Amino acid sequence: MPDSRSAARPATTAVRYGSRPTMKDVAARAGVGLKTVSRVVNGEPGVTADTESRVRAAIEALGFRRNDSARILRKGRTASIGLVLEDLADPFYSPLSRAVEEVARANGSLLFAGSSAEVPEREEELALALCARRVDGLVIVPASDDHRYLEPEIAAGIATVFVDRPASRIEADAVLTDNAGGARTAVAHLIAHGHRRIGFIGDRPHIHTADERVRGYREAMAAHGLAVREEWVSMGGTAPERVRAELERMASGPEAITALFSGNNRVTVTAVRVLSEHDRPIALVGFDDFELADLLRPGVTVIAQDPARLGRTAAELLFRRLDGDTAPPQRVELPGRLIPRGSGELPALQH
Amino acid sequence: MPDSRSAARPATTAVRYGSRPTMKDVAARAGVGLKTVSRVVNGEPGVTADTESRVRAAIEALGFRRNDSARILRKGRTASIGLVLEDLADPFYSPLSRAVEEVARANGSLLFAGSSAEVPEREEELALALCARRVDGLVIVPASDDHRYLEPEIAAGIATVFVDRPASRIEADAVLTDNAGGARTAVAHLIAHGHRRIGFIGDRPHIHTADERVRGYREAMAAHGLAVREEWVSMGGTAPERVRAELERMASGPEAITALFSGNNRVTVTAVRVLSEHDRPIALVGFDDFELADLLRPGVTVIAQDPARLGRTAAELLFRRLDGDTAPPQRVELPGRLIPRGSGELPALQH
DNA sequence: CTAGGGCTAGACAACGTTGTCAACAAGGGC
DNA sequence: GCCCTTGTTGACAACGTTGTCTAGCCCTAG
Repeated sequence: MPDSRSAARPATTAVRYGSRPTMKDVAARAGVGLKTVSRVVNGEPGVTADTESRVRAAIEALGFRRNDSARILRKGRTASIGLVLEDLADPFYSPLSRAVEEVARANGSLLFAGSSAEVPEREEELALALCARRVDGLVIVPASDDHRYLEPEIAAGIATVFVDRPASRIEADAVLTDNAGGARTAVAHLIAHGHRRIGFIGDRPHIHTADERVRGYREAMAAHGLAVREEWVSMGGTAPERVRAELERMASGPEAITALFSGNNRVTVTAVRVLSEHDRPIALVGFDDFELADLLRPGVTVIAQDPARLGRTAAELLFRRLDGDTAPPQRVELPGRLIPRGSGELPALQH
Repeated sequence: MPDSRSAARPATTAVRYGSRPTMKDVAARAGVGLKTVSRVVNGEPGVTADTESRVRAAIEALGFRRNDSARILRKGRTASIGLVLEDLADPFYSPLSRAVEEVARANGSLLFAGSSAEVPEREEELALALCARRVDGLVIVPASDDHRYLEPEIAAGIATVFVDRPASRIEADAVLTDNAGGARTAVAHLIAHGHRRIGFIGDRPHIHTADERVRGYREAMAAHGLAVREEWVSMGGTAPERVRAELERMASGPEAITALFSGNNRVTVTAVRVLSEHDRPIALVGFDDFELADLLRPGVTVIAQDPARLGRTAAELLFRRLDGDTAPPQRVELPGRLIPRGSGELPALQH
């Protein structure tokens, strides 16, 4: 049923298909002023019960819903935060996203989420698009190695917290796992089980987590007086073919490794696959836990991060900043935890 | 360095900390009109190279970035869509989210993402919050069983596509997997391997996918002339304790099942865990594929959905609607695919 | 020399909301 | 009976952008 009063109003407020009623329409229908509608909608005091019920009836009748775009423009705060991560579909980041979302929700914010696909330009594009939307804050898993592009945004008041990897070339909050420490623990564990020739396959160099983990690996080897042969160390993508080729190379020849420390989730999965086809058992410790790791035979020993906690911690820090915490940028490091399940406890089989 | 001209301007546009320069500021600095700045920012024609470079210099100097909130208010379209799903952290929905995001990106839109946690009120709250933000469209994995609350929003032009489960009590686009068909395939597969006593453990009743899968199970049993004993069928949550108890019950006694069809991902994982402790082998086919299913011994036979394709199809349909496709609501069904890996091919061991 | 056309540029209103402020009525104290 | 307080209400500007419309300029054709 078309609104019979629309003819009396200027053409611009006529009810068109696809256009929604505004507070003005509600006010006209209820026979009150615009501001009174605003008061009712926002639960502000100073409206009599009688007026309020008339307004509510009009809201109901017209199917009015406040336009938050306009509200945002007026109020300045958008009640939304942005999350930029590497890949929404990566099982490691799923709990992280969810944790960030929960904290946002608890703080009355909505979440914009996007994937950088590990492409620096895409991270920048996404982050700046979110800034243009005037999100209140950003949680970023960096893909870029230069975050100076964010300086004007941060100066303008967009709170920014980096997670999983630190920001580059700017000072900013970061919530990280102690990657080097976790790697040292992993390698020490293998050494304790008698291994001396331990390989490492990790993600591409210059990715902070990858660099830290290889650093921890080298430190642990050095701390135990073991030499690292460069053919035991491979940094590159996590593509299965690459990992397979590298592992097969390391596991053959007279100086074959007896144990592998795999630098992340996806490398570990491929390594498990390759090793399951291999005749001579090779011990394995992986960085990052994954579902069903305990069901494989042998179970896969891992250094577990807590991605949900990473996300929660980062988001909570973000909202503290939004609440006015102006302490200098801080770096929070969460520990990794060794979970022995069998694959890391295989003895060092000489040949 | 504070803008020296700010003193000459009214106090409301003075440069405050945390407030960003607007087109007005840029115009003043470049000595041009407001609209000219708008033209430059939006790449509209009708600006001389000289003027344009002055404007660009001012933009650069002030660190101006267009406020998209204002733009949205003015233009009506928000260039953003909302995604409401059950759980961002669920590995099944991760590729779906990512696919939706990719399509949104290809169409120049940003993505709001949120989890309903399978709570109907939360779905509604989230969806309506997104509507208040005037997202252009919504992709929803329903948790609610009454979507009439969306009627005014859809009438007002917010395109809505349901995915994984259909909408309830309204007509709307939906992109689904052929759950009943997949279930029939799974059960027929077990029957073909000699099983007669086949159990089913699924998610809570009234969840569409759960209902469809149990329906397919019953149909396949009936089609092969097999009776279904009600103690072989269990619908309820996916909580590991529940699944464990039900499965242990079904697998014991004189009428113990020889095969299980598990109704989803999480049930399957628990079932694998329980069966691995079990002495007598029980065949297993699970609905939903999962990473590493092939690495377990035996490999887990599954009916694989393609969550990325579900997401992509839904998002593409959404953007077709946004582009003006006004065909009646349609339901797209994607097939499930049987992947035999061993666990479903175990023979029916009588005792 | 002038009319007209093409181009650049800016003034102004509008998007839908919220904050400020003033108007007005009712009630109470003197 | 008057002033002041309290409470309810609405007019108006402002948020930062874009669409419309018009003014002014230079150039060319008649």
